[in-house]
Amino acid sequence: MTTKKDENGITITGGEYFDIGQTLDCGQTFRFRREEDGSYVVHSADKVCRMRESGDALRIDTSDPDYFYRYFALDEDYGGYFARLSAMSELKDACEAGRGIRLLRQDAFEMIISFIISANNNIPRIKGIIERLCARCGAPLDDGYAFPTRSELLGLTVSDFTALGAGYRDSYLYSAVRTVTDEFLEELKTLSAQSARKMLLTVKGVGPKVADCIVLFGLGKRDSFPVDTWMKKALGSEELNTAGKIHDFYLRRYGSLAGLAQQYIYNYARTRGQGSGS
DNA sequence: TTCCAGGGATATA
DNA sequence: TATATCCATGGA
Repeated sequence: MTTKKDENGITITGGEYFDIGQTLDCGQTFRFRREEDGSYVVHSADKVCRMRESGDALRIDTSDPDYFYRYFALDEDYGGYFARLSAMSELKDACEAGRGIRLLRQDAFEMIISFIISANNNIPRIKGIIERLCARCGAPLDDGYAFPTRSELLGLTVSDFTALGAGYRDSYLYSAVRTVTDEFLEELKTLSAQSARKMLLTVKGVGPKVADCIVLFGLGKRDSFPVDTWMKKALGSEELNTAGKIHDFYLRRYGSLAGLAQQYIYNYARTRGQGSGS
């Protein structure tokens, strides 16, 4: 894969291990939309880009190419990761089905708020709540809105979160906005995956699964293995009969590639029987 | 009508 | 430490 940065974006060729749809649609981000012409608009924090596939090339238009170069992890060798994981027989099918998935490097604060909303919820509804939250108090961009900053969210009451459709997570969000200070975030970013997980568990509304997602998608630590209902369905067994046991077993098994393995498995479990492979 | 969704907080033993 | 119950909401 070759990438060329210019003033107005990035051009990628030979992106066998970069499928826009697979990468955006596997539940790690909720702020994107697919246009009728097949292009995508992606938001992250206060940034926005537009993406389009044309022939063998993939073009990302944005006023901040450096941000999205990092966001899509374009310096990482996903072919190498893929080779290591698909060599494990139990992962082969899931890898092939999710060949174009990349783990995004997203904003930590946005991930904390977003994944608190995600708990016991479904993706379409999560997207709606986040969209309304951004429209309510995020800065307007030339296309859509920025994700709200902490100080913007400090202006919301519990019932404001309720009105946005957050359900019983309203009070979790209200509390989390007050717990996750700039100092909290700064310290969080210096920690290992395991220590960061522990620190995140002190935030109201953040349990083991949500903490794992924040560590994986928001802190860029790939030795993390979120276990949700889909993962339980895919990996549960007589012995591994709780989320905690599944988490511990597979985190150890896949080590530094656990997060990517998890995405392959999650994608495979969710899309199986729907013919959405490459 | 009931079940389910990228679960977590709380009470109880 | 481990398990049971409750929690808003909307689509299937």
